[in-house]
Amino acid sequence: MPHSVRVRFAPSPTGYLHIGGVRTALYNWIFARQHGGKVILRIEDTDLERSTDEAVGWILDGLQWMHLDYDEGPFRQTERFDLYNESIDRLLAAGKAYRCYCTPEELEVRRKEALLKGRPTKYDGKCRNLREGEREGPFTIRFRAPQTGQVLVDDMIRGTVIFDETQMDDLIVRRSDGSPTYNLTVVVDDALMGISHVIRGEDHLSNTPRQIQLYEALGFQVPRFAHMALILGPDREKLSKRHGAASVSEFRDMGYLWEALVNYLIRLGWSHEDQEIFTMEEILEKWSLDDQRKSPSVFDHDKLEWLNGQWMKLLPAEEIAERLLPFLKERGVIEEEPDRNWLAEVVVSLRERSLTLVEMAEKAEFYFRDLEYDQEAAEKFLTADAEPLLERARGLLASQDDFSQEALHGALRAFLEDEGIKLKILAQPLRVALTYRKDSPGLFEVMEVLGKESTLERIEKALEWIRNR
RNA sequence: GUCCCCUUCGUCUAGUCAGGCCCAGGACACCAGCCUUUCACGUUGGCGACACGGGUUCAAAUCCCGUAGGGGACGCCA
Repeated sequence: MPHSVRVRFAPSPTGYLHIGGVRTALYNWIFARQHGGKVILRIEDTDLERSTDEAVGWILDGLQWMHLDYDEGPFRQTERFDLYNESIDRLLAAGKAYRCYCTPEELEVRRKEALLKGRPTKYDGKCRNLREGEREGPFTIRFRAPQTGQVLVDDMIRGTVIFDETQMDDLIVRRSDGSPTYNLTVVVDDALMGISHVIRGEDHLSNTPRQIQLYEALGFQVPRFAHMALILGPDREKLSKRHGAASVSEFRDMGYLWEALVNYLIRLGWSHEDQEIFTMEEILEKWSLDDQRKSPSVFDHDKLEWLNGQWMKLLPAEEIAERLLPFLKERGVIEEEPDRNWLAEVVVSLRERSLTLVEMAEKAEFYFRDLEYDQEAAEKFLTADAEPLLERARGLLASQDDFSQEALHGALRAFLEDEGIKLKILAQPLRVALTYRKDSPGLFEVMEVLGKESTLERIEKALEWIRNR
């Protein structure tokens, strides 16, 4: 049976793109790419109250930023109501579904009662065997769920999971307003779109037996399922907004690289030897759904940050420079486009000490404009004692033609040796003069990137400051 | 409450299917040393876990039984 692999990502556009959502998308995408299959994007917007076009935009942006493309779609379920209705009518005609006149209020009362008495909270079947015209009013359509056997879910991650049909509920498949509901639309779409593998979060595991019943009632072929363990917050509950950042856009805005996020996400529940850093190519080569752990994992910001720091050093400086640009603009550090080659030099000097693009943009600020001296740094290092030394260093630098860091290092070293002074003594005042801070990239690097003119200007300015203090 | 899933350092994980190589390995975080012009990076070392209780076995993190804990689902949401 050489059927092709077809997977789907099926978010509902009711809010931001959750980090768990992109992980699902990521797994599906990798699985498809590994098997030469297709990725279908389907927007599950049957909840007319909560779905918004804005949220659709966020989803599309998020996927694009994560470099997860798709082959078909996006399809919208609201444009496919005819298909769902046809299936519902088929169920009705076959006696596999029936009208239910129970109101939400009635159901709520009975549900609470069942909960109180410790009984399963499923529908009690009141309208299951109604005679024609026995009840009146608005009605929903319920699926007549088989009640006597078992449903086996053959899950690629969790093995075979058995559910008793006595536990199965008569699901509502059509609301009283005529719109179809989730469990029906998923089944119809997955079947009609030829989805071969359904890879989704574990929160859907208990829906799976109901969906299998529907597949069978409709005569559809049941796809393979894989339910991945959820991502938890520090309190071990499903990760959500109240745990802090939970949407892709937030991570993007915090200055994370998509490569790092992908890398982090793939290491949740999976590993390969002692390797921590994975490129997408390596992931495609090494990752397998079969190795996926069953237990949920807690989201660890510290580790993501560390990984991001690694990726900051791994990617070409020109690439980082490109991605740094919006953060520099956002901070108001630059208005015009800086020279790319020069920006790349800035990046090289900062990448060892920046975990995120935001941090890098902050640290880069002194390269672009004059700043106030860090108060503590100025008090400690821009002192009367330091003035003569700084003055002589300025003279030396002024006569220096080669401003490469190697040349600068050599020249300054020789000078200090003559004077019998340790580099340490000059370095800090000079650092504060050039960067306005007490911590910075290496001095000689800074001077090279800054260039002769700015370097001398800044030392001049610092000397003036000392004289005026 | 009912059903289902899960359980190795604080966290992510290796080892569990094929018991001995594991008085449990790696990574993040934390602490200390080294490197060093600052901050970092890097590097070396330290701290730190088989949820618990029974069994089976010469031998159990690994197999069996039980208990406890955590999570998810129970909607005219998806």
